[in-house]
Amino acid sequence: MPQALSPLVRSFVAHFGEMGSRWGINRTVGQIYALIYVSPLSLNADDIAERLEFSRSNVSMGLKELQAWRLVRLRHLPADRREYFEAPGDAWEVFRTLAEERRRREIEPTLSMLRAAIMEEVQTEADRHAQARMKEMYELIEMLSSWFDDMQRLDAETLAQLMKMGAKVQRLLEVPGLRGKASKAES
Amino acid sequence: MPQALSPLVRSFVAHFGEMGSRWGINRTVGQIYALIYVSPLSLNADDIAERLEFSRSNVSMGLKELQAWRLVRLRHLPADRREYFEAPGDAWEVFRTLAEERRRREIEPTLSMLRAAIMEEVQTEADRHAQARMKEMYELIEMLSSWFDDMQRLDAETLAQLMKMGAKVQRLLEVPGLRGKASKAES
DNA sequence: CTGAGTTTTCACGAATTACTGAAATTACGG
DNA sequence: CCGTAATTTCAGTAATTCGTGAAAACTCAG
Repeated sequence: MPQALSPLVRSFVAHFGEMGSRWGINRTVGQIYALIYVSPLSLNADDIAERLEFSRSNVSMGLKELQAWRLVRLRHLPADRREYFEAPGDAWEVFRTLAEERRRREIEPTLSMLRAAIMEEVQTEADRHAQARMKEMYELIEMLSSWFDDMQRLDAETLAQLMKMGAKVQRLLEVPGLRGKASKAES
Repeated sequence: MPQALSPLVRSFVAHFGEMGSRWGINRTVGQIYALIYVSPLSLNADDIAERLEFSRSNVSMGLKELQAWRLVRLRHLPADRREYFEAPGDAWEVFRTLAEERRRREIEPTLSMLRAAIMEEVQTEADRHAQARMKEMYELIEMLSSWFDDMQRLDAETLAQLMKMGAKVQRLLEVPGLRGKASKAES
């Protein structure tokens, strides 16, 4: 049975294909992920190839990449030799995984490069200016990155609570004595 | 004078070219931005073409795109008909601009699509499951997005303060009575 | 207005990236 | 082990994206 996609799933898959390509992710890989994400049951590579009308080998490549991103998990069903795939976790976890991977692949290398550039001894005024700009960038990325690290350790519940407060957290900073209390609580 | 790039700037520019392509931004556009970002003086299109060894038309296209992203600002120097470009703002502002633009271009359309998908009346069990997953995703994106909106209104100073507290903000939630106080402060 | 200086557009070829089918490899039940 | 089912690799082609030069369009001083 040639398992056609419902219009609902079709449009979701198409959209994520487009978005994927804007994010440096290949369009077909985005579509494969989208399909797995909304599927109630885990899928094997042939299911995916059939429903998305991709070649079997394209699906194989895509799944490999999704596994490298840890966005997709491999399962084995009893009495079936084929490999089944599913998208683990809730939306939060997906977001975290994505952020973590991007950090590892893009942010960290950028920080190294900037660190090296800032350390360098330079002669010209232009280079000194460039270094100052790089330092600014380095410090921002470093700050965001370690903040994100911190946040990642909170559970979804707490995080949601903080987010829903939004800018109102700011008010807490104004309460006298509280910053000290928070600091004292450092682990 | 054929204004060669210093090794420092050259490696910065090269790195941002690579990063750009992972972010759906064309490599040359990334390089043009990087060059402008670290330059002490604003540059005209010929300066850029010369230093990066791109064709004049390629630079023109790149600058147009950077302007569309609001990452680069056009200036006019007295007694010079050419257009000069500079990267406005500090690293924070750059980050904000980038985030804002991406939200407008990618997040908003995704939210619309998800909203429409969730509203749809569906018949099958599979579609109902897909809708539930989409709803989860919608709610997360919505929450992150409006939280980010909130954060964007804070000044860099306050934001930096919050970030440096990191996970310790959490402790504030535990202080009895404070959440109420924060809520009361709602504008 | 005119025309030199400047920027933009656009069609084309170049380069890169994506996708496929066939062949090779791996995994596993018997 | 053997044989078959399943997966992966890979070389070639298709599709897309990129970058260029030539020409068009714009701009402004004189």
